[in-house]
Amino acid sequence: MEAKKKTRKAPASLGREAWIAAACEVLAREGLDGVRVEPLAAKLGVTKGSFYWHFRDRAALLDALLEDWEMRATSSVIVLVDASSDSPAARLTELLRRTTSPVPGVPDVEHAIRAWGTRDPDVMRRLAAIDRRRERYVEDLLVGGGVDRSKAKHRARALYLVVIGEHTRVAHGGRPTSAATWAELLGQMLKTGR
Amino acid sequence: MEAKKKTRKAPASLGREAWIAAACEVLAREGLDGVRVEPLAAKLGVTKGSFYWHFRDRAALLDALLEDWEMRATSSVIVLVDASSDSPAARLTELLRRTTSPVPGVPDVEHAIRAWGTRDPDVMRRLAAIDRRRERYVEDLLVGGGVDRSKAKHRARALYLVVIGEHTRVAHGGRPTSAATWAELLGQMLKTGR
DNA sequence: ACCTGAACACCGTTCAAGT
DNA sequence: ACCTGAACACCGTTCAAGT
Repeated sequence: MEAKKKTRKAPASLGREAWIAAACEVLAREGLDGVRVEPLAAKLGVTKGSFYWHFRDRAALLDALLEDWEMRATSSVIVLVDASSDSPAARLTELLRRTTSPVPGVPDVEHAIRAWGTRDPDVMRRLAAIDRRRERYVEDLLVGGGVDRSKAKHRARALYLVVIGEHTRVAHGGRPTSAATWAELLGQMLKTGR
Repeated sequence: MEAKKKTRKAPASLGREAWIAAACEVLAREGLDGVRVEPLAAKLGVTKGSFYWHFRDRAALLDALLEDWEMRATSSVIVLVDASSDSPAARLTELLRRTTSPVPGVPDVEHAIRAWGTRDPDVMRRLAAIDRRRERYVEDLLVGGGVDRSKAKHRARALYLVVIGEHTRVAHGGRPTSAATWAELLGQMLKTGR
């Protein structure tokens, strides 16, 4: 029983993650206003009282939601894409795939969070920082692919806007853009000087 | 009794105005979150049910609050200042007096509304439009006073910022700036080319 | 460590009924 | 025209008590 010490942490935090996961789903489906403690508890089959063991209050849950999304949709993606290949072109392809094709079982909160930012200046600021970070990453990949810096800046912006647009479209019920379109676009973006 | 027809409208809308006035006070003292239907009703000595005769819902009250403030603190002021004198310099003095010395019985919601704008992009947009309108008015007065347009733009901006700063200071408990300081400032601002 | 149950506080909204 | 009273719905938060 002394040996268990090392693996103790997981079960303790499982509850917290379950709340976050459930909140994510609701956030994606109903937006920020749907994320309330009582309905969430009902959804999870527990009492709302239990919520307060994991979080100080509702605001703490919303904060965790944002944190979780930043990690999953930005930090992790960058690490995974970097590890996926050594070729910048291949990395860009992988990045586009990871950020535009929905991951089964993981709700896409991107659009809901942008809407949230519209109503909450703090969230807006945080979003802006994340946007800069992502755009910069794309820019560096383009430069790695042979595009010169000044061109890369514009293309990174364009590429990033396209991805945001795709999320918005899909959130509004549009059909996902085909892989062929993405490939074609990437080809354009990686064209070097001559 | 037929003669009364003309004066009928006032009593009918008195109720509505009372709600707005009460809401204004609370807004100035406690900020947006203090403006709730139930406490407001208690304050007015009526049931909260009666609120819904005058307003569709809480949002409608907040809207009316903004509208009321825009009228009182911008539209009316411009009309009154224009009527106060023919001299641009005198008008500027009057404008500064009207916008910085608190009117007894009328709570200063300016600062609270700016804080509200921080949390609500719609309010923010509306505020920005009002700011432009006010600044433009000051600019035109300066030009009327002999300052050339390009200088006037900068000075109007500066003057307006000073007024906003004054409201913020006073809202935070600072002592009002003296009339002498305002006079001195205005003198500077009205200095012409040579 | 994690959850239940019950209670409390606090509001927004509706509506039939009064005057 | 304006307001009362009562009810309903819906939540956030706390906390002693359980396991």
